[in-house]
Amino acid sequence: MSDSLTFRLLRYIKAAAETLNFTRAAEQVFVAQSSLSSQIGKFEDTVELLLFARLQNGLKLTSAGRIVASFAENTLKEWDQTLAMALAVQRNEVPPLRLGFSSFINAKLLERFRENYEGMFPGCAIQLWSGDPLLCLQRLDARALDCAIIPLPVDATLYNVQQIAQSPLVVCMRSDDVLADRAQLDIHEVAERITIFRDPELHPSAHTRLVEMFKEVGIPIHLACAARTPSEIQWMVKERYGLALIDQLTPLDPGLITRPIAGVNWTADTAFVHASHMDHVALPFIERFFQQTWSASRRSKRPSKTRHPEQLELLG
Amino acid sequence: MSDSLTFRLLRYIKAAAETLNFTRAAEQVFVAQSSLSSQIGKFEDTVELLLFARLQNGLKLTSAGRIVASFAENTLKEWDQTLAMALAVQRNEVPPLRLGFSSFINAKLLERFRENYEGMFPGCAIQLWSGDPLLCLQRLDARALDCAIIPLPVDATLYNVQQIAQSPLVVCMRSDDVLADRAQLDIHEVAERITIFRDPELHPSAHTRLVEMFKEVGIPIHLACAARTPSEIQWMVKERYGLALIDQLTPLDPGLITRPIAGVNWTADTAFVHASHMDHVALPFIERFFQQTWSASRRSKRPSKTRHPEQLELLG
DNA sequence: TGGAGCCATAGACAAAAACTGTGGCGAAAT
DNA sequence: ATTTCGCCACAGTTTTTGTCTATGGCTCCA
Repeated sequence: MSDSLTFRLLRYIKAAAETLNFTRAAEQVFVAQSSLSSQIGKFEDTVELLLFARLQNGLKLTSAGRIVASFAENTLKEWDQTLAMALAVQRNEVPPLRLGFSSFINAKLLERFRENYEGMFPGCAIQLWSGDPLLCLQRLDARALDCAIIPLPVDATLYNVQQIAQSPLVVCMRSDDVLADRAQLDIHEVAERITIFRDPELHPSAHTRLVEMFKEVGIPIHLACAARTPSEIQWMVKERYGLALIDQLTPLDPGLITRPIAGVNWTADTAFVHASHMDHVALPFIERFFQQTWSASRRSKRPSKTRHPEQLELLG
Repeated sequence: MSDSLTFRLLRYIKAAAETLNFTRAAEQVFVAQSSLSSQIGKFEDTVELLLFARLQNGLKLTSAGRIVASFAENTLKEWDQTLAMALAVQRNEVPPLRLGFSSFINAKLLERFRENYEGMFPGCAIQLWSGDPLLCLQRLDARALDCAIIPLPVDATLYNVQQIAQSPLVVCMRSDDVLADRAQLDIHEVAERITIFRDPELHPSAHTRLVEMFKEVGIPIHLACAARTPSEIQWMVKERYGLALIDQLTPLDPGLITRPIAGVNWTADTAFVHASHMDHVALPFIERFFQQTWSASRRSKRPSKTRHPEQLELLG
């Protein structure tokens, strides 16, 4: 049963597991040694679980104790976060979530995120900060943003990165292009016509990766036009400056079409990113939310190979 | 502070949040209405948090209350799982984890899994059941297995599926092959020589996907040799029956080499799978473990594009 | 207007947890 | 060998907390 368990007791267990010394653990939680001792003892009796082996040379965590202690630590941490968030929500003191995003991510992702955030924390504002990925990361560093949704790759040693979407890259062309009647294209036949790219300085590491991807298929990248927004890219395509690689899910201007590329499996990956300081009260929740929904969406939709990002759902 | 919070109280809150009626909630947890009422009231006072709005037409969860209630539900569930596991561990009654695996997955994955499992639950046995993916799934259905590590794709509507590894597919050839001096191959120049495949009936859906992948690059698949194990595949290659696609991380027999394929990004994906009944006490923990390590491994190693599966680590 | 349903409060009682003090036991020191 | 110290367990007492019954107020509905 879940009774006979107190959060106070969890703190006792945590302290005892850390110090392996009831006396010092008792000091740490500001009670008499006998209290802590007897509480843990009584708990062990009632659930018939030996957490600590009392040996001649001191205490030792049993295997069961390790399991329970890690539960204790976890739960206490989560409760702190929960209480902080609940208080902030109640007092209407949740700071606006300053969310950076690149214009190259799928707008539906943002929409979904907004809905879910609103559902979880009604009345809590989101401040949207458009900006290219590099700028987003710099702002995260400067604590001018709490988190961001941007295309991968992102250096995961410097930020907390969580992939939240993936969709194929396709070739964007005019609907009167000579290749328009082809259902799909070979990368070799279109590669040299792909000349429109995101401005490399908007996301240097993504561009580097793109260069690598082209190198892997044995084609040097030919950057002739650098665009700073998806609509600029489409405009350039329409104006016959060349072809472009875009996320399959990008809404298309009239007069443009996309064609998949046979023989490659290039994808546009999107991630939720935040700095490790975890400034915003809601971040732990958002993080858990994405962890769960991300695996949940895989779970509910894997049979068909292409994963669509609009699969995020609110989880209880 | 975390005091003033009891697991008993969590059950009260959960019941009240579910019924939105203190009287019925009290019945549900077998206490007098006044107890539940005053406990929740006192808690609200001490943490200065209003969980329930007492309106004329009944109770309503506040936003803060929703947050706390979902924490309560979660935590109670996790505690049940934790207690069950700790008890089982202590009594040495953890049933052996019957783990199915395909011989086509990377052995290091199993090794790591074993280490981590042993680390978390010392002395708890793992029973390995080699078997092709289809057999594993059938055994999951029949409850003859608790879980399995097998190649994707797996129908995620029928099983809990969690991807745990991904690595590129490469072409396996003799080291004296005419293509051996090439650093990488174009899929079109080798496709017709790739004639050695896993026996389709070992994993029908994977084979179907392979057929699709070939179709996408405009090449009909040419299955001439069906192997049931990776070593059979390598033996066939050595005996000049053709080339084969294998996981980049497969250990190679002497005399064989592998070459990456330019122009495609085919991967071998591996997943942890279990049926939804969740029979084994350890499954919730393993699931959380993979959730965390999977995102953790992404986190610690994203810069280079190829993800290696040997990144699983034990998390506190 | 009376009854039913719901929640809050008060007072009595029971249970649980805290504290102080003490004793035992092994390890290190004399 | 004996003392001392650190650590844990146990006993007795006090304080705190939780639960129960009983009751009162409020709203809704017949």
